[in-house]
Amino acid sequence: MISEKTIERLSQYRHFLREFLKENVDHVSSSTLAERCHGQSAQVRRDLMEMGYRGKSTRGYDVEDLLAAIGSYLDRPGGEKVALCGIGNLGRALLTYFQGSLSNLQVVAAFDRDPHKTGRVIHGCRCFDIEMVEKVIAEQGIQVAVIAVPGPDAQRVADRLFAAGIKGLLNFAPTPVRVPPKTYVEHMDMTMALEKVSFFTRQLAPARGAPK
Amino acid sequence: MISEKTIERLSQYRHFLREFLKENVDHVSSSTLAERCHGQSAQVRRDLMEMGYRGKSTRGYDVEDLLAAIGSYLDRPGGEKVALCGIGNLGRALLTYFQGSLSNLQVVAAFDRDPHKTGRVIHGCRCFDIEMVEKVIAEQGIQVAVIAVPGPDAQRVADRLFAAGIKGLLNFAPTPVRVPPKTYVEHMDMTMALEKVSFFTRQLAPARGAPK
DNA sequence: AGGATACTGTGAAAACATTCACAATCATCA
DNA sequence: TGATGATTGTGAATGTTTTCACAGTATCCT
Ligand SMILES: NC(=O)c1ccc[n+]([C@@H]2O[C@H](COP(=O)([O-])OP(=O)(O)OC[C@H]3O[C@@H](n4cnc5c(N)ncnc54)[C@H](O)[C@@H]3O)[C@@H](O)[C@H]2O)c1
Ligand SMILES: NC(=O)c1ccc[n+]([C@@H]2O[C@H](COP(=O)([O-])OP(=O)(O)OC[C@H]3O[C@@H](n4cnc5c(N)ncnc54)[C@H](O)[C@@H]3O)[C@@H](O)[C@H]2O)c1
Repeated sequence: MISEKTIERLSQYRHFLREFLKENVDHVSSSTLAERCHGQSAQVRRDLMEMGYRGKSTRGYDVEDLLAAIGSYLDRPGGEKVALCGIGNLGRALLTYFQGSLSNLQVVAAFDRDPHKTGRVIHGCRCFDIEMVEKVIAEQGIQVAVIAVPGPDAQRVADRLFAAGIKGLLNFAPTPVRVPPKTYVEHMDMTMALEKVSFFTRQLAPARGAPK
Repeated sequence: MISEKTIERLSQYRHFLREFLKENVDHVSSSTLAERCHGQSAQVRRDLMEMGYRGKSTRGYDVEDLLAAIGSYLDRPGGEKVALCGIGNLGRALLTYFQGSLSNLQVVAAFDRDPHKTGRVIHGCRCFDIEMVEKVIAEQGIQVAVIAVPGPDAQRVADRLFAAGIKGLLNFAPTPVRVPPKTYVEHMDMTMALEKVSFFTRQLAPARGAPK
């Protein structure tokens, strides 16, 4: 099984390959790509090897071809339909963000329990009452969801989502959620992220006047 | 040097310890804590060992005492002042979020280049024009910043922040930024996160009718 | 008091991830 | 055409993180 780290880097390589494409660069070497990503060239080569890609040697990788290869490896053919639960401050920001970026991911349905927030169409995404969640997910065959409801509601909403057939979840609530086996969950904890930054900042740059 | 993973988990342990405290649980064993975190008890013990904590044996860890120990290890004494750049959809959501959660982190200044967004005070945080960034950061001695400006502006804003004396950065822009040595940056890439969920969802739960 | 119990702390093993280092490859050019 | 040089693909080495497994220790119970 391929490692999470490799998948993250492939997504990152794609980002930079798109930039290279815009700059009309048609070939990149592993070292050029590594430089942009702040990594090692051997890492780049090994990652591509992991996904079974073989570049034409001596000229580096063909940007367009490699982009296509990463795409066909990472992306669900036909696009990944995503459900969003919680249309509050964060939920609305996420909607704007994901609908704006042209990508393989498309938020096709959003859910909230507040009737003021449902019934509309935001950025091409229909907003439903949370009570519709099972029906809409089944009808559309949605497999991936995002949770942006308050912490205390997160587990309950997650349970409903998995019961409805969701297989993968991106959770923004501060509470980690328990999920059934054979499903995948990613927890984006911004407090943790900022605490980490705060901690390592102190490690690297101790207070003014501190020793060594 | 302590590992990032360990710091992340310590932050997570803290979350659950607070819950235990609310439930009037006064002692937890490494295995109870591990269970909540979906991890191994040996991992918990080793993490606490890493930060130099010794529990009283046989009854597990004293919840209050351990919370205090994690706090004094992770948190900057007196609180960490944070600057936020970009008061758009995401920036405002983040402001609400961080100011709402009682924690050691406090967003004390926000910056934007749009004059409609500056001059106000949002959730106790003053909003300045980006041109004031050097002055405010120096005056307040801010060391940690969050970037929530559009991708194409991220590098420029980051450069200014580091020039102004910032040592740690949490970057929400989709473009990774280059930073000076002896500083720390964490890149929260939500597209990458969702792509990862999409990918592993397919690995674990292949399309209906797919083989095996 | 002494033995049973439940837990920690940690060395050592295992698993995993990264980096090194070099033979193999192929465009290019004299 | 054949030597040159840049670049890949990958086995092996190294480094890091997690897990195992158990000796040691404090508490509880009889
Ligand atoms: N705002 C941020 O920047 C931010 C950052 C990190 C994490 N978070 C987390 O993301 C979540 C949402 O944050 P927010 O700022 O958007 O909060 P919010 O209160 O603005 O929005 C929450 C939304 O969820 C809806 N909701 C509540 N219970 C529901 C349920 N059972 N089913 C469906 N919808 C329900 C509410 O009606 C509301 O619209 C919270 O868990 C928060 O901790 C937010
Ligand atoms: N909205 C989301 O949920 C989301 C999710 C992930 C990542 N992001 C990223 O976060 C960033 C912000 O997203 P957003 O949705 O809030 O965008 P937005 O356009 O709503 O807000 C951007 C803000 O930055 C300000 N700004 C622009 N250039 C600036 C500069 N040089 N100095 C100071 N301020 C400047 C703008 O005036 C605006 O207020 C983007 O990079 C986006 O890709 C957003």
